[in-house]
Amino acid sequence: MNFVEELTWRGMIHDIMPGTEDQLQKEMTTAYVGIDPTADSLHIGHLVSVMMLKHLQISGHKPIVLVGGATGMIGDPSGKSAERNLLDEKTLHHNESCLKRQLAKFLDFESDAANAAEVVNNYDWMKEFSFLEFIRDIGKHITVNYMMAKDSVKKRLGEEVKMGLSFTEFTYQLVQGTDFLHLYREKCCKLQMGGSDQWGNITTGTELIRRKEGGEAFALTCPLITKADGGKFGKTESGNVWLDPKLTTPYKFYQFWLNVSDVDAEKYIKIFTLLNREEVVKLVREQEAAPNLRPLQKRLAKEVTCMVHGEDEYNKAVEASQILFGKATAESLSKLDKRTFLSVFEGVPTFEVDRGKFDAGVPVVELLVTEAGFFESKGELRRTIKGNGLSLNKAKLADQDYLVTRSDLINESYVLVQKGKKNYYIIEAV
RNA sequence: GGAGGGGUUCCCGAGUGGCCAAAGGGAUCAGACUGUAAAUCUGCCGUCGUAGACUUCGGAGGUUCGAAUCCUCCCCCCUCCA
Repeated sequence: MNFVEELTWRGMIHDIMPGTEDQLQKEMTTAYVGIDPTADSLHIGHLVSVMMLKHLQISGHKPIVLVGGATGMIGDPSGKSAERNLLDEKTLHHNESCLKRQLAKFLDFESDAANAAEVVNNYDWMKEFSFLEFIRDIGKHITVNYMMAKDSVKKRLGEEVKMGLSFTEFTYQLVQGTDFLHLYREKCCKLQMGGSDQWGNITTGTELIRRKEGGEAFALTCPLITKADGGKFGKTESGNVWLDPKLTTPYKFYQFWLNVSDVDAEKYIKIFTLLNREEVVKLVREQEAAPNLRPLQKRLAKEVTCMVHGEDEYNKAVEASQILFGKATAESLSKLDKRTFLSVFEGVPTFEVDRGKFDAGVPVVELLVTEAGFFESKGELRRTIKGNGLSLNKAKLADQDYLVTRSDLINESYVLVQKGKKNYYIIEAV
């Protein structure tokens, strides 16, 4: 199965420029995707591009990850992100190397193979570019008419949008196109990939390559990942789902995938795992036969967690999940020895309280809000209790004035606090 | 620089002197149902709190018994013209 066929059955192609497949058949082709180095970790939104590159590399082609040190400080006209600030070079390099370390889990950067992956940073060539050079060498070749025809630009010029388009944003497609041109020249890179929102920017690049170099370059985009209910993909109540275990614990990471809806699970498993078609079909059948067992979600969570965090972390996450969502009671919790308890709750927000306080008893409100700050406000906690949403040590708490005492401490040390079903916190007596 | 239109609680968006902590929708959070799913229904949705109080409607002043609503100045955004 070739690259395009592979992406096609996985539902990862939104748009593809005519001739792209022929090019890929013809020779080993270098392709790139861009990633903004706005943080020192990838989040799962980035994973789609990364998986595209992975399939590319598997098919024998050469992937390049372009870190957008230059473009990342502009922001394209989609308007989703405000124009950003220039990162200083130190931060930029820090982010770049962190990203590369994560990318190495997916792509082969090390081998001597001709198609070893590479990371480049457009800041390296853009920083030297003078404005005059830019308008003379690049700007000349693309008409404003052409640029204005792009959806992203048109949208911002429409009457109903209450946000003007700055020159900087307008120029974004040229800057990105310049990257493509640069890579075309330097690395013989003939294909740019990205999310479907990047189509217009990518084609500006191919156009530029055609006009300036008389060369032929190609574009391939994948659909934006959505959720069946219309929500944003990759967000939880606590924000982005990151690959960095310090930002999103492996447990939470695993839980994220496990909690994906049925409709999305089939879609995601094709995109975010390397399972082949037969395996996916088989899992889908199992899901239909016994949806309550959620074979799709379980496998999806397993594959992705293992790929990102390794098997050990995956196993720990599963174990923790079984304890937390199984038939655990206060009694069974107290049977866990301290080490197991801690490893299960690794990554759960923990707050230390002087154990002497429990002798007299601490009002829950004070303990969880004033002291630990697990809730935004006392009102919020009261509402949660009123709505039957708070549990201590797996038992629902109905009394707003409850005093937490020593007898509530598991293993003489911990109180397990739950907001709803899925949010855990720990109070530790020290 | 000129003319016009705007800035409201996380987002969209009503409100144009008291009935406004501010309609409606969305999001989030929680509850029920389930399968740690979806859909649906319910509750909550500024802070502190028993009532009730306090702080909010771009900013600063002012008018008034009383202002998100009126006046003055300032800041910011959008559209058109120059």
